[in-house]
Amino acid sequence: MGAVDSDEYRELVLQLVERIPPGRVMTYGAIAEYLADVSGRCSARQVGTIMARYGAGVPWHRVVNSSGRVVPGHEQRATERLAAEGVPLRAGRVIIKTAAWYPEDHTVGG
DNA sequence: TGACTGACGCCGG
DNA sequence: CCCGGCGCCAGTC
Repeated sequence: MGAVDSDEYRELVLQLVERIPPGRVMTYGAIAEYLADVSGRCSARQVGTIMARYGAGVPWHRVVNSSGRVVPGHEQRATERLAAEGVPLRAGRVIIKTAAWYPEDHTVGG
């Protein structure tokens, strides 16, 4: 499949975030990069916007920026949950090199 | 149309 | 490590 509609792209993002296993995290950029492979698009900003608007129903706390910063406006919440899952933290930030996760499949449906 | 706005990312100071 | 600037893209005014 090539390009997707915004609505579908939104679903792809949410579905991928749901697949992030506990104790692991993904960056906005990594999500965009992965989806670029399956949908032909790439934009960390778009991922951030989608998470801000529709991320309430998924493990949003497992999504952080490339610096390991947790979701702004929910630092307490996110850090709390991440710590409970065993995500390595350093000064309130996620240690990406250790906690970063990336899907091994090349399909999303499943 | 064109300007403004973000749950981003990389670089330089 | 923090801050500012620029590029990026889709949505909104």
